[in-house]
Amino acid sequence: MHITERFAKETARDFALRTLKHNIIILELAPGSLVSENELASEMGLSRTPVREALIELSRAQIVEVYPQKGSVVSKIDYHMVEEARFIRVVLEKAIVELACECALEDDLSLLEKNIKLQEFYIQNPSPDKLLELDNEFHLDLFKMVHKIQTYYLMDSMMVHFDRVRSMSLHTIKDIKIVEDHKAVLEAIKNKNKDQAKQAITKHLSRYIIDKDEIQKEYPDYFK
Amino acid sequence: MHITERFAKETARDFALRTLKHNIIILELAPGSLVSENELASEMGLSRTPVREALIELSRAQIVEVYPQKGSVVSKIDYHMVEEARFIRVVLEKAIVELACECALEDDLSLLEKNIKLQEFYIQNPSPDKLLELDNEFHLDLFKMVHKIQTYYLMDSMMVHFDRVRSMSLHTIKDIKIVEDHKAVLEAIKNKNKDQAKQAITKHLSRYIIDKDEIQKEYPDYFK
DNA sequence: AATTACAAGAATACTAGTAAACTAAAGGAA
DNA sequence: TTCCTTTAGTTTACTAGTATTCTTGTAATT
Repeated sequence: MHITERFAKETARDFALRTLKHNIIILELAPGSLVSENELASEMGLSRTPVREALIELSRAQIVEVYPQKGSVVSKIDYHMVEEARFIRVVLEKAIVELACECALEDDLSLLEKNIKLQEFYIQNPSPDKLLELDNEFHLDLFKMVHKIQTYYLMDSMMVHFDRVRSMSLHTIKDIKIVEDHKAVLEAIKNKNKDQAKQAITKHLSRYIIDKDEIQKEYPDYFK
Repeated sequence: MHITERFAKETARDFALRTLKHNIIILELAPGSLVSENELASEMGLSRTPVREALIELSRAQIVEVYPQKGSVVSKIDYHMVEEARFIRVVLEKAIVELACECALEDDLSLLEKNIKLQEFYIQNPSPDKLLELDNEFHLDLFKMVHKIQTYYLMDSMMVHFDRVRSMSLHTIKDIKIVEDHKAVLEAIKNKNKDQAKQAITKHLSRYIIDKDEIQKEYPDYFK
């Protein structure tokens, strides 16, 4: 398993959760993998409880399945669950940009603007990691500016389903497209044009449509 | 604290979670109450771990706040959080009934029909508890028929915010109105009329608009 | 040969004890 | 008096051990 450094003041539980999520997304803990509290705990240098608590949290989002007295497994890809995760995201983000059209302040807009400027910088000076980070931050900023942070966390808890399929995807999306999408969203919010904003965010989120059949042919064991 | 019987095969954690939620909703554990793992555990006749795990889950939805090495409190009513919970519910349920208009089968419709018939029975033979149960079941059935159960659970985790304010509410909603709302939703779905369905579900959910000021005057200590 | 019974092993659920951190009150010094 | 220090007590975070349940393999029996 891929273990990164534990942050200062990060609790053992948060560290376990972060590590598990990361390894599930990069497929180091592949769909269908058997995991046990004991094994994971010793790999991470923790005791069983914080690992157990992390597994419980992941199991609430159906990312792992815990079978009492039998063991725990990383859930196989359930394509329906991937689509449900996307459904939740599209529905909520459409409502969020709609609200943003109503109540965005100058400061909010310039925060988004600044983010996009940085994205353009990392297109010129390529850094896919930074761009991914800025993408996530852009969306979080949208939720923050309409004061719906809890909504973001709820949605985010389902995104692992999506992220790990994305990392199996055979063709990647051109970063420049993503930046253009973000610009379109910002533009619509500036114009207070709700339909335009909803359309732009929907277009953006549907870029991540996954070629299910190709991936399933490539990784048949990972699917339910 | 109000302790109900532990179900057969119910885990200690589920029992703790159910008991805590119930006591928070009926305000037996009032907003602002200090709770500790130890105290709750002995009241429920459990050890600290299952109680702790239940508290962790509630804290993810901001229903309790855990301060390491200091203590835990039942969150005071944060009106913004109540509105965010409602926001999530309205947005998601509107999307759900829209889907239902597209894909409801005969069996799905007759399930809803049957539920409404029962509601009418319990109007004639009054039972508020049964009616509340049927109301909840009606909404769950909507999510089930469009295969978005995980979405329901996500939304449901936030509903405690709403439910406990409802139990502080000074004027109750006439049960007959709720049944009429459900009929309107079903009718719209039958007609495959999305706008009508969205309007009906929005009307239904906005009945639970809470008279913030009245309640806040009645229970000032319960508010943040 | 097939099936049942049993034992060994492994895994989570739960219990319990320790560690670390924070609070608050008491007491001493300026 | 006021402020700082210290100490006792309480709380959650984490560690560790026990209980229970399920699986699996083996041996005995039919």
